[in-house]
Amino acid sequence: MSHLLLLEDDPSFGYIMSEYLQMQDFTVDWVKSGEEALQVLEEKIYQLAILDVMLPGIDGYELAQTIKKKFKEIPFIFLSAKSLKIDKLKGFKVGAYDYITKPVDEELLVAKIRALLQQMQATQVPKSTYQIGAYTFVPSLFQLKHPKQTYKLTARETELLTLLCEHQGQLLPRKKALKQIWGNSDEFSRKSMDVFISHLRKYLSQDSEVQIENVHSQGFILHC
Amino acid sequence: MSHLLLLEDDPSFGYIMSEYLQMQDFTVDWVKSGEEALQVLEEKIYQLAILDVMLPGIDGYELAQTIKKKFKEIPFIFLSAKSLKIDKLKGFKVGAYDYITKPVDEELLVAKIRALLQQMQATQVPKSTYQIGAYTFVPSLFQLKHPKQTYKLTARETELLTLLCEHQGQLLPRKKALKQIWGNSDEFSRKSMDVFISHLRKYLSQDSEVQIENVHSQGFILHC
DNA sequence: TAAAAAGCTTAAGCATAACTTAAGGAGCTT
DNA sequence: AAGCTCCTTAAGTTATGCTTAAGCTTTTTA
Repeated sequence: MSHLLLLEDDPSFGYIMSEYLQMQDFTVDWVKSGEEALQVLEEKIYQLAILDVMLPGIDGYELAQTIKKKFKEIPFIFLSAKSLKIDKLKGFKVGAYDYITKPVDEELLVAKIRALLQQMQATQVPKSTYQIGAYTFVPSLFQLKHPKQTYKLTARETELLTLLCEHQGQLLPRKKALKQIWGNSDEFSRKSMDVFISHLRKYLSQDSEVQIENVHSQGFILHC
Repeated sequence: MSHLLLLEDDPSFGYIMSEYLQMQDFTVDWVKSGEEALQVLEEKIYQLAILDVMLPGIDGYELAQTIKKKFKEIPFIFLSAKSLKIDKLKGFKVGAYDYITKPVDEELLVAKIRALLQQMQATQVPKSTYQIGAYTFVPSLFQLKHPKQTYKLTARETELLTLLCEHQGQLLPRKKALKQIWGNSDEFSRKSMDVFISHLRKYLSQDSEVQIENVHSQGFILHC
């Protein structure tokens, strides 16, 4: 779940936006002044800030500059009734992710937000690991760890075990694996796959709970 | 200096864009087809891709999806003559940073690009020194210090070790290193890289905890 | 129940990748 | 122009991993 900060002093517009965003499965903290915004920024972690530009007191631009200094990892989007190019340029100059003019197309805004969050997540390293009984499998490191021993896997072994893990407890159809890893499903690839299944079974033999079951002429199931 | 990839099949528009962006101090590689784009993406590192949507062969959308999979750290902006909301939504759905309709306001586009690059730089924090086991590595001074001895590194050694440090405990893909340091990934560069890995291993041999592990046909992992 | 198909495992063959040392060669300094 | 540093290229050796083969076991089917 993603946390958004919404700065908007207009009560009715702020309410609508806040409700709409929450409906779209975001957690929204709605504040009505720059001062309030500064306070909650200190207290919580946000993935994105949506800032109205024109406000009494600390306005959107000023807040943006503070964010740039103190919370520089938080991206922000400006919302404004000012649609002049010069205003937009100013917005981007302080580092805005986007400058959106009112009236706001909520659907487009949400799509933009999702794209942004997606991109942020993509840039940070996804360190996925799988638990396979007593084993820990780290595909990105080509490692299969067991309390007693750590195995270094090859590229093919890693690809195949990853597929099996993704289907853990379910059938991994032979054809699917062959297509994905070998690119085709001829007889040779098939034989080759058998060899790698054999390798994996050997590695995984230290935990008797873990098994790669064959379903005749269908595929394999990883049990654990 | 930031490297941009521009995909645009219209010769005159592509030329104008490319020239304008270069005038704004960006390095621009202009390609005219999705196929070409894929090729250069393999060879070089880009901070941003600007994609025309409508193209014969691999179009902008398709390319975007490939980028999402294979080069997920590269953000991209769509340029398109299609201004329908449904098209924009589609663009954001595949993860676009922005969807800009032609005719393009170059000034706004550049402002947007600068904001994006600024934000990207802000999110990643470049360290000035790294601890590698008993060693201290200071890239800016080309120094690798060990209690017993201080090594003076060459430019290439420093670049490579920096990259390894940035991926400490994670795989540094060979291709990534080659693209970043050598600018291409031909056979000669690979051989050259091997030589430097060898040098680094020699320097780092005083602490047996520190190791540069090779993952066959994938890359290297710095352990410590 | 016997033949056929599919699966399992070990090992050999082969091509590619990696490692190290050393020899060129370009560019800079003195 | 000589000397130096550093990067590239070469060459020889070792290591790795994918495929293929071969022999055997299990499962399915006629």
